[in-house]
Amino acid sequence: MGAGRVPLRYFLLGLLAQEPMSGYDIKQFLKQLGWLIGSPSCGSLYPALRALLKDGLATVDTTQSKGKPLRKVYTLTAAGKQALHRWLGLPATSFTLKDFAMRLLLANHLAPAQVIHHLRQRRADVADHQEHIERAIEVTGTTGSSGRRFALDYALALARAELAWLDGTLSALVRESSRSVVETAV
Amino acid sequence: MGAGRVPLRYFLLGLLAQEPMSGYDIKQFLKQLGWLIGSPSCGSLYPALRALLKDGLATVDTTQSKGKPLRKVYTLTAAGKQALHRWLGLPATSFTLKDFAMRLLLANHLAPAQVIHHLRQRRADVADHQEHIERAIEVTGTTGSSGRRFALDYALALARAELAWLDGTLSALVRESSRSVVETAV
DNA sequence: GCCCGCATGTAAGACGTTACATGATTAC
DNA sequence: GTAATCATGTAACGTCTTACATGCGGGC
Repeated sequence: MGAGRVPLRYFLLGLLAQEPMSGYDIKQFLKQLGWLIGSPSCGSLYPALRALLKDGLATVDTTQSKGKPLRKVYTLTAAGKQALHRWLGLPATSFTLKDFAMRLLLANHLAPAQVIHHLRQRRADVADHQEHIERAIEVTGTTGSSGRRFALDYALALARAELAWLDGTLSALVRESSRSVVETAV
Repeated sequence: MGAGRVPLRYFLLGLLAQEPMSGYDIKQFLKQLGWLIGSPSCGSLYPALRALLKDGLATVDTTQSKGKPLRKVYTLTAAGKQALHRWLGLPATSFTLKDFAMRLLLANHLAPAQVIHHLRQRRADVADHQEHIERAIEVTGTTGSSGRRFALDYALALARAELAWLDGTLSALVRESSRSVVETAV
């Protein structure tokens, strides 16, 4: 696989699981999330959708509204849902920001415990990264180019912000899930 | 060009401008910056270095320390420096996080005014993105999947943090550069 | 004896981007 | 009439990743 990255098709599985969509719908939906994940180009999106079809992970429903171009709405099959859950559930080796964002967006397909698990893993990764940067800053001191200091400072600021968000979200989730456990118990 | 992305070779130009390095050195240096930019794989790094050679943008100096494998230290030529400045100076269409980080790391090759300009441009981009996300959050309200809410919230937190860093850094830079202008005037 | 760090390199393949092509409708 | 939106698709291209190959030296 091209990288440790999430190939588009896995992500599409997740989007289609929310609700059947056409290629165009998917582009609009992602555009509307701005940068975080980014909108795939036609050249990758449409072939990826057809690949799902070919692998039996989705079915199409072509509709032709009057005066509109034809739309091909894709729906996940049982096999598709299975593939999605295989992907979401499994190891999830340290993901990049974009990969993490993709999984986050698909959080509602996971049990709360799994969401918490993913967030904790990301937390550990980011904490690692932060430490790494802090060490690099210590080592550098005032030596090194100004660019290097800028970059390290920038990296540190972003890492800290992400950690703060993760901690806040995690504690909210944990509180919520423990409450629901209590409710269930009562 | 594969994407709006910075191909490795431009970035290498910037790294070699700081000081002559071997491929291995470059990997170590970037690893040490952690995630921000990421360390390129051998398969992209070594060919990219030889491409610089081929284009006359760098020269090699092969050294063989006793008992060590041979090292090929690359040095920029005048043409290489020119190419770097062409790249750094020019339009710089809206860059992704990674592209921006690359340029940031190379900030010391730019005049302070240019650095400020790049930061302002990034600021504008991030502010746009933030607004975009805020609108999306308003529109969604409590509808939409929990994953979507998570992702939007996450995106917003990161955008805010980046804006804060940019504002802080910009004001420091502007203060500094105006002081030096005053000093020059005096 | 084995694995890790140093150090460079190649080949095959995956992935995605740009740019182009098509075509109807709606709004200015 | 000219542009933008809806909507799908193809072809060429570039870039990067993985996995492999090579080889010496030092630490356990």
